[in-house]
Amino acid sequence: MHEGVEWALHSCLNLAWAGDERAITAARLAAYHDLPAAYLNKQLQALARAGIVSSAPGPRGGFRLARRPEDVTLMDVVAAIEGPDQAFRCTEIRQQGPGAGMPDNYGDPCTVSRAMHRAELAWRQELAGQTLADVKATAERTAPGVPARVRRWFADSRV
Amino acid sequence: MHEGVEWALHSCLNLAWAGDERAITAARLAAYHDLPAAYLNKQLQALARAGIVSSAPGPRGGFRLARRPEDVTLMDVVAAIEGPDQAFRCTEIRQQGPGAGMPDNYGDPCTVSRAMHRAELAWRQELAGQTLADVKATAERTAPGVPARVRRWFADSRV
DNA sequence: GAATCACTACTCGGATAGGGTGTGTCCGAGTATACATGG
DNA sequence: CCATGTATACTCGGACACACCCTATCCGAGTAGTGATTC
Repeated sequence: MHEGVEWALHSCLNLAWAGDERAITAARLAAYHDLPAAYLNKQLQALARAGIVSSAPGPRGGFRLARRPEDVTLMDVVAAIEGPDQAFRCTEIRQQGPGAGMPDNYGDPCTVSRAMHRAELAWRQELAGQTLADVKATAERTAPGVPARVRRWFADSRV
Repeated sequence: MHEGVEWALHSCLNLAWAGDERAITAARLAAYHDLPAAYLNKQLQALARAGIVSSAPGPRGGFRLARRPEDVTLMDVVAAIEGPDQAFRCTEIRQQGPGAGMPDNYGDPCTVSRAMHRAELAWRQELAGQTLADVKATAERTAPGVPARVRRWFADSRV
């Protein structure tokens, strides 16, 4: 899985805690966790294309959450960064070589593929069942001081 | 996900259908689906290290299933090829930069990491719940002619 | 004739190159602000 | 003093290199079988 997924999730949380009043620039989001700013910007662009965050150029520009945290699932974020295609892609090797056999059963999907996709579906459902708000609430429970600190740090214009 | 997972699963099925009397060489397993033989050999080595297949060198050598299909889960095969580490790896960016904060809560795992791992656990459980025998049985139901054809083809010494 | 030995052919196993995708970086298009200027 | 136009600084967005890992390949270590040789 891409490194950017972790960055995107943490950045979304930080955006949620920072609030919608001001837009946060990619550079500041990156600085908060010592990440390469230009590359994090790339991930945020992907989130913007997916409609998870909204972007604004120019001074006072930056990123904001485009929807409420309750309406953003982890699946949305992962799909935005990783891309829409499945992790296991069936290349239909059963149709290649001497083992190809008769193509009567090719209408039915490959059994191996089906089994793998079933597992991947379970993964996707679990991700779709958790929203950004859920993760945010859990984080606030285990580390109560974090939200205020994040909000304060992003409110300061310096560093 | 690696291409080799698909190859490994199909090859395991073919080994199961071919039977244990003779060992099947990597070259023949590859030829059956028009795959690069040397590279499939690499995947079979991984399966051998994981104890899923047994290997024998020299003439009359090759690979056999080391356990009964009922005792090989899809998770075993995937873990053998993909490696043991999780797909989502938490790099603990919360401990980097100004956002590091106080390390009191670092004993608890990162909330983001926990959420992602929960989804991955669902994936792993689904894979662990399906054995090679299950997939084999389903395949035999949808394509009844396949087992006999596979067995016959691998019994013939000539291509 | 039977056993022993050397030889050959064949297979896995790990060490060795090439390509594609993820990772990281840079510069240009566009905008809100601040300032100077004129009415 | 107020409105207007201009210049400026700042941000995102996409185009451009680098590196690592997956893909693919090759050759050597080891073994089963075969045939010749010897007792």
